[in-house]
Amino acid sequence: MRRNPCSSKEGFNKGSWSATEDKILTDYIRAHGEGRWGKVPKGAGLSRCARSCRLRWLNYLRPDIKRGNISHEEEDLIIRLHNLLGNRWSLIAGRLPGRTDNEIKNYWNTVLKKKVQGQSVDMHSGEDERMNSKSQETIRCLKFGNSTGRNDPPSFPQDGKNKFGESLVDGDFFSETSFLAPEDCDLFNPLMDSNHEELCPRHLLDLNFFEIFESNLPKEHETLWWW
DNA sequence: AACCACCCCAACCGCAACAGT
DNA sequence: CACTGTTGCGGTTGGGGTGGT
Repeated sequence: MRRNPCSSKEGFNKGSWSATEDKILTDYIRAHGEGRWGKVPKGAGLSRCARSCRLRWLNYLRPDIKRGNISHEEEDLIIRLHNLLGNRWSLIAGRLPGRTDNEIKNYWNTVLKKKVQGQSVDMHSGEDERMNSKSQETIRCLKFGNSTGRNDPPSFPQDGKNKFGESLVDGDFFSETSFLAPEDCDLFNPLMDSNHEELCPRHLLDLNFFEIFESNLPKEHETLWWW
C-alpha cells in the first residue's frame, strides 16, 4: 500500500532545517516526549511532515547525540559489526552509544567502504604488508577466513546471505567462510557450544543475538568486545 | 579570483512491518 | 479479515564545503 510521503503533501517545508525550526521541535519534544510523530507538526506548529520531524530529532537534535569524529575504536567496531550484520545500520548504531544509523551509514559509505575495498585490492595483489591494524585483520579474516589457524571458524550470515550475496540456509550456518576478525572468531567460540536452535540467522538478526552473544562471553573478552 | 571536480552528510524517498479500528 | 495510519529502516540524492588548477 502506498504511504503518504512528505513529497506528496502540500505546504510542507523541505530541505535543511533552520535554527528556529530546530528550537520549536526541541521545545515541543521536551514538553511532550518522543513518539506520536504524526501529531508533532501540527502540535508544534511546524511546516514539516512527521517523518522529517522524526528524522531531524533522531539524527541531529537528540541530546544524547555524540558529536565529533568517529574514533579508531568506534571505526573498528563498525567494521567488525558490519562484517557480522551487513548493512543493518540501526543494529550497528545500537551498539555505538550516541551515534545514529544515518551517521554510521554515511561514514561507511564515504570512508570505510573505500578502506575495505582498498584492502581487498591490496590482498589480491599480494601486497599486505600494511595489514597490521585490527581493522585490517578483520578484512583479512573476511576474505580468507581467520588467521588463528583454526579450520572451521563460526560465521554469521546477514539477511540469509553472506558477505558476497550468496544465499545461506540454516544448515550451512557454520560452514561458510568466516566474516570475523581473528579475535571475533575467538569470541564466538562459546557460541559453538550454545543451543543451535538459538543461533539460527533469524534470531541472530534480532537484537537478542547480542544478548546471547554477550551472555556467553568470557569475562576477559568483555572489554574487548565493548570499546 | 574563478572555475571545476570531488567529497561529505543532512535530508528525502520507497518500502515493509506493525498497530489500531 | 481488511483497511488505514504510523513508524522504522536502508538506499539514494543533492546542496554546501573544500581542494586543486
